[in-house]
Amino acid sequence: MSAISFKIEAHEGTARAGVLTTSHGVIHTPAFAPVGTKASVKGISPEQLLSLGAEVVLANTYHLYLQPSEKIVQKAGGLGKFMGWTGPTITDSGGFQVFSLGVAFGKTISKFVKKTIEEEVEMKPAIYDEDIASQHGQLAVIDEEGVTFTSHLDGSLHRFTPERSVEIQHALGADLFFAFDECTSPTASYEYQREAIERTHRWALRSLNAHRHNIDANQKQAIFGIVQGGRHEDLRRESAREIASMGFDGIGIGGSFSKEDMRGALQAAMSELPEEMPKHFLGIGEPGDILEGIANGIDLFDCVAATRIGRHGSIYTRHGIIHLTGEKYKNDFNPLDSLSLPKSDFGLRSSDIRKSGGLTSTERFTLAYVAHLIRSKEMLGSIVCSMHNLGFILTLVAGARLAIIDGRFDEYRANFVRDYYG
RNA sequence: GCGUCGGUGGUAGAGUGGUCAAUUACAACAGGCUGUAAACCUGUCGCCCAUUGGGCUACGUUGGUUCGAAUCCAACCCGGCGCA
Repeated sequence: MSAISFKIEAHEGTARAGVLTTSHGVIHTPAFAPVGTKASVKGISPEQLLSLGAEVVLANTYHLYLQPSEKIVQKAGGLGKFMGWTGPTITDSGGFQVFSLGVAFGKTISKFVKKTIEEEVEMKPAIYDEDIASQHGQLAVIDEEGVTFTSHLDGSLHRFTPERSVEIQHALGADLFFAFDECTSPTASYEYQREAIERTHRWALRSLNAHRHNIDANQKQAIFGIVQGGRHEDLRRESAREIASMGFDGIGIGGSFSKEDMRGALQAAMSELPEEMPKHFLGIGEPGDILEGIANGIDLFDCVAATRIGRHGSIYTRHGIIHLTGEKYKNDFNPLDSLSLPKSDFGLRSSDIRKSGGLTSTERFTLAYVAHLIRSKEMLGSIVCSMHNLGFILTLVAGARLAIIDGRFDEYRANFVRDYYG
């Protein structure tokens, strides 16, 4: 008996619309989960998230473990209660930090890279060694059993294993959480990618076993396994088959990509996954990438981009991203909502608007005003832009859902992409 | 009026004979950000060509010393402070 249930309601090609039911409420899929890494979607209150149409929030194991510690979140009654969010919650396992604090630390590599360059990746030391870690300029070092971290907050040493990650995630108490994985660099060699997925598979099994041994958590929380494999389609297929066969409640598609490799890797993984399982595309994404994911059967997304670029003064518009720090916005007195997605054009009926990006009062601010807020580093500027961007993505995804139900998703996507990237 | 300290690029403020078109910060301009080391980071920032590079004009003004001056000297202009 799984802690969640997933029902697919409509199909259009490989795209589908469904309902994911958790003990904290339902998620209408495809859905986008705003990221609140440290139990806070930066600058946005739970009420505001609801008003924007969010149904689920994702937080991070590594960050909450370091601060304030999973014990405090547990005492508060779990992640949702702690942060004042009554809806469904998700936690990531800390697997992404293996990457971002590991091989990617101090480099230009992130979730996405400009282009894929093959380069030799040195084998990681089997035992954590501070000198070796600092030589590599890393805060995380991997071995077979797990990962040793240096806290980015105070430099203290910590260790995650699959069992420990699951234990922490049980304490955090999200409705849905992920197995501990290794997110690899796209610059890693094929040999390393293979070694890494095999390790990720062993960690997945260990994560699942740790979960199965906690009867209480089993009834309340669902666990998703993560498919890796870099940009190599054979590794992606192999990883998908392996992870799908283990008995997880759902699947996450992980990894760091270059733009041109994402689609192939995604499709390779999706081709091997059972239709009935809910699937989460981890860390995605930009509007076009989300639509690509939806077209290929992804049900859940999460991404920091909306809030991060918003906080830094960039906003989504129907015709692409604009930077409000640009000189031309100093004298632009059009309202921010003139750049929002028009709800009706995106298939949203008035009955849908409440849960899919209803117009908030901040949307009536002029661009000149918001640009001034950003320039003068007023926190309201970051908040308004973050809200605008979350509203934009949530509306886009809600519109996609309705389009699938109506059987016009292809057209919906084509229209959006034409305007946004054209 | 006398004395004294000071006048540097959009701003603040380093530099006190060559390595200075001038540290740094801020501002400005442009860009980046995809399971948040991120209210952050990068680039440009006197003018004109150029690919490395080169030319020109600049540190209050004018003149001088010197192979060479933002830096030393003189006069003048302007500002702060003190004394009359």
